[in-house]
Amino acid sequence: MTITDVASHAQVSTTAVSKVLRNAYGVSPAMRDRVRAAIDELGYRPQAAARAMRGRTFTIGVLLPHIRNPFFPDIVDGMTEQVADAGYQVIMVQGGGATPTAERRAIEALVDRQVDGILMIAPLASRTQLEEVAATTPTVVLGRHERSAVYDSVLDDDEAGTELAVGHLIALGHRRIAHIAQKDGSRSRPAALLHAIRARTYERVMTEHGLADHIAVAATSYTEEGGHRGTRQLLAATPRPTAIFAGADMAAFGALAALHEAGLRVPADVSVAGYDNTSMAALAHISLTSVDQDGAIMGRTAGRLLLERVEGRASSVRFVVTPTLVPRASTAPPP
Amino acid sequence: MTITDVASHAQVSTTAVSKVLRNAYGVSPAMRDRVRAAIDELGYRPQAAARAMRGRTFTIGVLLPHIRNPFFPDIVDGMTEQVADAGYQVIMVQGGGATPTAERRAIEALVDRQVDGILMIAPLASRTQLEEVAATTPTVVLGRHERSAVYDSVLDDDEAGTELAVGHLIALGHRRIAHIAQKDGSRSRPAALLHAIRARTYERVMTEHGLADHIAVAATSYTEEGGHRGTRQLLAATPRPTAIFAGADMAAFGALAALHEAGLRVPADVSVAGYDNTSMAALAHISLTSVDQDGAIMGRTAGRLLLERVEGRASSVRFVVTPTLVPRASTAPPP
DNA sequence: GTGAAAGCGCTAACAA
DNA sequence: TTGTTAGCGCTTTCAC
Repeated sequence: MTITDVASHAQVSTTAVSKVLRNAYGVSPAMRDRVRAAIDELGYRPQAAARAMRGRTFTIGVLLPHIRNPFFPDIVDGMTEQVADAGYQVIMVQGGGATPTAERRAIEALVDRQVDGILMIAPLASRTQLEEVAATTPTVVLGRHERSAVYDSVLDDDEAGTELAVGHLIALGHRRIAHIAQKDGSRSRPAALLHAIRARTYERVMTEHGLADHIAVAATSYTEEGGHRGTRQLLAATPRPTAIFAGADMAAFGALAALHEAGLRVPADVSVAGYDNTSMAALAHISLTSVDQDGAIMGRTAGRLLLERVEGRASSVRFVVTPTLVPRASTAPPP
Repeated sequence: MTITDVASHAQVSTTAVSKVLRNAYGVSPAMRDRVRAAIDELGYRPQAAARAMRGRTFTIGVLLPHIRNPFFPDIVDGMTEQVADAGYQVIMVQGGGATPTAERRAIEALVDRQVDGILMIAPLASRTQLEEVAATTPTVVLGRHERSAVYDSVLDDDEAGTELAVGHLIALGHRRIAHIAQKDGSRSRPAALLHAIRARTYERVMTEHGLADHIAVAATSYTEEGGHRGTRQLLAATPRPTAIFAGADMAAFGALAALHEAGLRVPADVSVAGYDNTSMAALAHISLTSVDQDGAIMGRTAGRLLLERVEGRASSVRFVVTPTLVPRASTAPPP
């Protein structure tokens, strides 16, 4: 079933069929109807590979660090909603967590498949690497703060979010507030990554409140396991912290588990705050104080920006969402 | 940067380069080294689209209902681990939950992109539709119980798992045990889907224990929202159930939230059991009794089966994993 | 508005 | 073992 079959069935040229498929300029309504009818009758579907050889693939690639974080679906769904109407299909690849090599392979896989646009969620690669990709493929980077003239940026104001969370704990009366951060495996160590911003802002806010001596960071990862491991490290200190600000809800969940194992009550003994306000955080049994950022809007915006770039926009755009604090039962005044 | 560039740089034919790329038979070691060197020097990467026109894409497509269920990553990671060494890239598409049209589009997207193999996780499509796809593309279906001569099946013994969960609740002394099921949007309603099996087995076990009068099923969906809504429905009955068996952990989480809102304690007033034993279930604050199925093994097996099919196997294979019960604090004797 | 024909980058017959 | 060459199914000039 090829474009030639459709053409001969409709008694027209392949050019005509191709134009109808792409809604291109220069087809009479009569021609269009005839071709459409033939397509439906034969159940024809264009092969993406053949299209890719000359034109578009109508595919948007999304690079995710992994699919374990319940915050990512919000972004992906927003993106899908935005581009589906334009006939684009979203495909996802996993970057493999905190190893830059696995991530590079995943990005290359998308480039090799000639996707029309790429959304990278919190990529670890160096800015140079990202710009190399963006030079050939329309790219939106989500969750990094540096400015680029080559790709678009969609991000949360992580400084504001961190100020909200840490400020909330300080306002409750906490002084020994520890932080669980993500250690990036890259040697280039892009300081613009959201987890670096959150960690830096935590230290700044602590210092501004005269709490520099109480700064304690466990650099593990934004995963449940990372939160668990990080909390065990933090609890080894004497005196132990009275509050933990985890850079992501997933890590906060791990922290809750570790605290429970250590026989500590939340929030009576230790307060815990997270970031992302995932649906799990709202569960009554968890009731995690968290910083909310609107993933759906971020995804939709990223989709719109990609479509604009596919259509030819060359200037670069930066879109920032403002986070809010959602206080719940996991935070309270210190014992 | 094309295969021609590499060929001329290495002073050989494009055929030679192509053979080296595919590790095909009939290249001398000297030739191979020379081509490899040229490839590295030029940073050449083959275009998937051009390969797809003639041969393989080295791509495995995974169809997921969505990426919100923490059980799916286990499967996908197992699959990735298995096929990565053979040079295959895993791409994921979302089927769009419970609507068969969105799912069909997602499957078509994979077929259009000429992936070498497809793993479908709990697809809603009719068996006929699946077999049409499988006729052209090597296919493994995960989570459906019917037998097919055209595609391979990987599944959990959902009957055994359900017997474990419901049996556990009965052994604790419960009689009014309700169930949260998934309502499939398809008209063809494939009775072989895992959620249908779990619901049917629940009814069978209840009947076998003389509890047919206490059968109560809320057919919503295997999501947090579905569990929440289903539980509200179930609590409307008088007398209300003393235990809820949710067909998936995600739904159980929604049930926990709804019970909390209704002022009921778990497990003092109502016991809750789930299915999948996701990492969230193990969290101390949740401590959800759940049925464990080994997602990593299922994923790895699916990967192996796909590679075998790509290599030419035509007979069909069926792989069943045996679930186990993980009792936790969310289940206890009735009040 | 419509169609003929070239060519995208690969792979696989086939020839040497 | 190596190279020549004919396509795969589309899109896109460029005539008409």
